[in-house]
Amino acid sequence: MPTEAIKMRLEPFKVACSNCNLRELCLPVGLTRDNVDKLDTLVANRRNVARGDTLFRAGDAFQALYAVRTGFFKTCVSSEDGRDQVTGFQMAGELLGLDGISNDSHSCDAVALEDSQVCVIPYDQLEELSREFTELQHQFHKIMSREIVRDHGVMLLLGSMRAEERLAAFLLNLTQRLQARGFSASALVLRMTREEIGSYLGLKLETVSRTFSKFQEEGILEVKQRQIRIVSQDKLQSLVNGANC
Amino acid sequence: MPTEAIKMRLEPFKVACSNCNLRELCLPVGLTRDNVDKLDTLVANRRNVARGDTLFRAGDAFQALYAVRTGFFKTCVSSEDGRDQVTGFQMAGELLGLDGISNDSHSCDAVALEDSQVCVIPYDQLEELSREFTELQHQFHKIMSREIVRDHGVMLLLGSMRAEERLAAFLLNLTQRLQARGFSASALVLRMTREEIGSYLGLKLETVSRTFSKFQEEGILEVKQRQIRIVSQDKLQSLVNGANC
DNA sequence: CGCGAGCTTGATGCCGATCAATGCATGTGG
DNA sequence: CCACATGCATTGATCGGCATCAAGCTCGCG
Repeated sequence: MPTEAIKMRLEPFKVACSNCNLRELCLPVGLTRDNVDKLDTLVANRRNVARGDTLFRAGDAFQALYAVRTGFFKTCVSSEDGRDQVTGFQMAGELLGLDGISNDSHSCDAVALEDSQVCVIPYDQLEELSREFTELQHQFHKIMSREIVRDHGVMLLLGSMRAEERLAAFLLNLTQRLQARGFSASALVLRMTREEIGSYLGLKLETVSRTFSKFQEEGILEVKQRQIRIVSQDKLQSLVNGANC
Repeated sequence: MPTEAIKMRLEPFKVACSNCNLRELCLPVGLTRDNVDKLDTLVANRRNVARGDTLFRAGDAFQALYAVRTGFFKTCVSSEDGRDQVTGFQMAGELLGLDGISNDSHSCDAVALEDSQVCVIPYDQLEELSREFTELQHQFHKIMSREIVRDHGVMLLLGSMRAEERLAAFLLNLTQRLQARGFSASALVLRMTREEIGSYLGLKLETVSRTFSKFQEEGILEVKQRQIRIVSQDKLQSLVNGANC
């Protein structure tokens, strides 16, 4: 498309959904090209977050949503008495900050697990734009709803699965999302510690470690610190399905 | 206001948010009177659901959201191998069906725990109307976001609390919501079985029962089957805060 | 009145938590 | 370049909370 080629040459580094390679995974999913162009008016700047830094914290005023462009995040909530719980891990193309809408303030922390970059999506502008065109509105609602469905899945996991099943489900979910981003379905590098995995899965870090070791002994995985290779996807899947019970 | 009085007399039984006593808790929260009138064009019919019946099931096509008008519901998801998990309990003024937006099909079952009535909110009309006026759009987004925040709270509970803390948190949450609806903060009748509570809290029904008994022995509650009286709200609260650890 | 669903209570066992020691990789300063 | 510190992971030993199995109990209802 010549006009686009020209545009690319003239504005080669413009921050824009229309020339982002994540547009098939991110907010613009399902939007027509014209509509993605409209989105560009909204998503005008990015923010870098170094490993270990927070994108936002519980209590911060809510102003924008963030789309992960590169890198990896965790979100965690904490109770008054200091316990905290990882509520999710977010990778490229996933949205952060939806919790903030309810109260005009965030209710969890978002921490970068590696040097990361996010697109800033000012929330009032998103509302405005999604009043103007249906597609965006609908897509946004789907993303929120998907988050609710995901959370219900985690509740099922936390409420009724045993350690092995939890870890298996976790790994399958991770690889599935990585695969959608063009990575291998069978080899991955964990971005989080055993403790963070444990917090997410409602287990202690020792249990996570032991379960990794067990999977290795059983020939399901190869584990070298954070390098994981899935040897038998089938066995992993059958653990989740409870086929062996 | 005379015009309204006339309206009431002419259409005394009209299904309408504007004359619903739940409008301070439900979708119309924060809307001006005029805007509530607009909502009335949308929420035009109700549906009765007998105790034990489902409002919708996982897999059903998604078409509408439902606002509980009277009664009590549970929602539950289930995994392939038959395990199921109660993901929430909904009472008057709360919205059901948000999970359906993500896929155009529901991902959980909604079951009435007593004879209930819901207002049917056709989803496409809700989207349309919320494009027309900001207030409704914003309110709807807040409701979805609130659901996400609630789910994160449940994840914290399931991931890191012990049985007593879970039950205490559950009771406090229930009474708080009942109180907002004008009921006593200290006496309640459970609408669900021990098994359903257990499923929600990630515990077995025996554990729920034992924990109720323990709370009774300790003078925190009076328990007579499903009749609960909270004797010491403070002790209950301190269990959740971990003040006794 | 008797049946059955739901609840309580007891006895036992197991899974995962806890406590503790060691190993391994990375980084830093002498 | 080595010595040492630090953060993370592994592995073992022990313990405890909750699940499980099993037996009665309660209450509403046909």
